[in-house]
Amino acid sequence: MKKSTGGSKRSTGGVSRRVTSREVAEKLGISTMTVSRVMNDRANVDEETRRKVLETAQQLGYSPDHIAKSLVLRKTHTIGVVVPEITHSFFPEAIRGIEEVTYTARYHLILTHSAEDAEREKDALLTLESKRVDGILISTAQRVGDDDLYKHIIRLGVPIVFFDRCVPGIGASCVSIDDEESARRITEHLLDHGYTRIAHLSGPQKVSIGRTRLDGFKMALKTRNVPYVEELVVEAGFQELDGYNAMNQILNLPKERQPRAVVAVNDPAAFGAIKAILERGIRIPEEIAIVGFSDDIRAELMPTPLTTVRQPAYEVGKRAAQKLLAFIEGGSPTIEEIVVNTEQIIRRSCGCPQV
Amino acid sequence: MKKSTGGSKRSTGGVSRRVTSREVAEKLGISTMTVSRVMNDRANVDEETRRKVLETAQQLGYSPDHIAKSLVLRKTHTIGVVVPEITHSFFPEAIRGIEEVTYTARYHLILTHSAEDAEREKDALLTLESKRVDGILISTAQRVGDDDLYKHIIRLGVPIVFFDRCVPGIGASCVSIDDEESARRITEHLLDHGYTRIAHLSGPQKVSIGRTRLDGFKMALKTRNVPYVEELVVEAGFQELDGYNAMNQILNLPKERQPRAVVAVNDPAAFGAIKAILERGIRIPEEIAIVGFSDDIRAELMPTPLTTVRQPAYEVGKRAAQKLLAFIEGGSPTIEEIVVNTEQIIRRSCGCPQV
DNA sequence: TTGTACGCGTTATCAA
DNA sequence: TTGATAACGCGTACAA
Repeated sequence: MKKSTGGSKRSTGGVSRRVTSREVAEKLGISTMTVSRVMNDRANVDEETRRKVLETAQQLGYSPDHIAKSLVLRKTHTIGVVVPEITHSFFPEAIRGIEEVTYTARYHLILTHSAEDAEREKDALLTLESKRVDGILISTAQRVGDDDLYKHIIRLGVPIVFFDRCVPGIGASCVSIDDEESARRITEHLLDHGYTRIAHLSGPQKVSIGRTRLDGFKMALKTRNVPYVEELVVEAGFQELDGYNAMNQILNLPKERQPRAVVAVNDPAAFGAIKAILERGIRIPEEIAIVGFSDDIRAELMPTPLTTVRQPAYEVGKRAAQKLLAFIEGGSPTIEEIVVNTEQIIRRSCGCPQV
Repeated sequence: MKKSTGGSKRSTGGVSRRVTSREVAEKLGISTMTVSRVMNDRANVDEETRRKVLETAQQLGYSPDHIAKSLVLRKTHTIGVVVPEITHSFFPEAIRGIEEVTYTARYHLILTHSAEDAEREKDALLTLESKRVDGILISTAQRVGDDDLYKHIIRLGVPIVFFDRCVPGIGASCVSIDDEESARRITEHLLDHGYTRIAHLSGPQKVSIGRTRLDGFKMALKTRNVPYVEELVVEAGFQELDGYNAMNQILNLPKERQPRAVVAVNDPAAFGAIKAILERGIRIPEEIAIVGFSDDIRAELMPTPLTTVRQPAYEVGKRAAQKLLAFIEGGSPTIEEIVVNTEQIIRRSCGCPQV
């Protein structure tokens, strides 16, 4: 004798309780297993029963509880996403790419953002793990914590795919753009148009793209046999203010030691640098040429449109999501470093003839 | 006699199984309840046992399974977010506002985007419900489906708070900007500076902001006793191309029936309109003045900087999240329509003296 | 302070 | 084709 299993009493103050498979089953005088089989489109169930189950499920408003399902199946159909920033146009675009892939594969996204903070990133990662996400897509924060956490999570069986900002040598796949190559090419572009004294506003050296872009810059100098000048390379950051400050530091050099061109780590930094340059009444590109990186939506609209490198953010997100799903579904454990090609956008700020 | 409860066998090919409270308990020769109590910071547990539990939990790498927890507590600590678009700068900002609030309250976000598609929105809503989210924040898609789904979900006990785009008379709270008021004020601003023949590129009338902004436009004309001219109001959309097409339609009118000023439903539409205007060699603002709505990041950088209305997206997201959490946590069931104030940004495109 | 029994809603397994 | 039973990992309610 089952006493008050919830029964037909349903007066929680206007809020109707959720319907379970048991209620559907009881109403039809069958077992929950049959209901389960119908809801999951199993083959071995009588057509007539299937019809009846579907009908009463509809009628009662039954829909399977994903939480209970996840508990028993050990699968949440959910992917955790960790981004360092959400306003910067790169990430919304990348997320859209991720979303497009996961949507068609019927996975959901738990979005977290670390605000460039290592502690917050750690927290996000830990909770995602506790929520039993099937996998994680992450673009790491600037101040990297220890790699141990990533390793730990991977060891727990949660696949991780890095995107945009990678952590090397950790046994995880990564989708990024050809940072070093792109930085090298844009620098060579300047060198090939006669500039030799070139400055670089670099990103933080703790972050992979900060390092690789600097490497590309150096590489370009080397291939063209131009000496590397210490004082012309300033470690800035990714924000406008960082570029502004770094540029001012360079502009404080004596006139004859100032650069004729500048390679900024990204467009916001370039915008800051432009501000610093214009404030001193220096003309762009006649006196100082400048190039950025990212093709920010504003780059084209600057008084002197900015030459830059377009990053296919959507593509990066898409590829990362695809790689992760391949891990989850297929179990294809090939670790790859996928590189997505960039595109040079030549505008007026570099003072080179435009194509 | 428990046979093979998992025991100490742990060789799933390099992937270590997840640790449960039972394993922690067994190792210490206590019950899982005590472990549970410790993990939830209950008072009634001996200091010494607490210490030991914490220690071995740490050592074994135990962390409570949120899925199992959710199942028994009927609470997921997760909020579903549905946005129609993710690239448009308004939403990333709003999401950041939401994130800020939910992060401190220790809630997680499941992000879905409807891509302005009613079917996809329905799908998202249904899955969020199945995932047992504690509440939903939604900005509805353009082609609204039936309100019944919203009602159904609310009846199921999942609180919904609408933001930016609302659905009236459904018994749910809503956070938006004072759309009508703002549209009225920016139109009056034009009227007060001598423009009388003013066009409006409206949003889709199916969407609330499309309607309210048109209403504000009409209201302004009324208060200033300026006649409403049918042919100067064209239903466009929210994208640049929509504005471009709508503006061209207006510019095809005979010279003497053309407007002296244009109120666009948002900045992208204004950008499109500007393109159409400039293509015909018409000068802004000397021959046609134009104002937008949203303060897109590009507005300031246009050849003729765009006068517009700044929407506090971050604030909208924040308030919406706060309202939803109030529902979830406090159970405060006061339905409110919260209105966040906008700010007029007067630039050159309206041809009015700037403050 | 600690432990036992049971239930949360579902599915896998094996038997009917 | 269908059903009974036992998990999944945890917390509530009660008893010790």
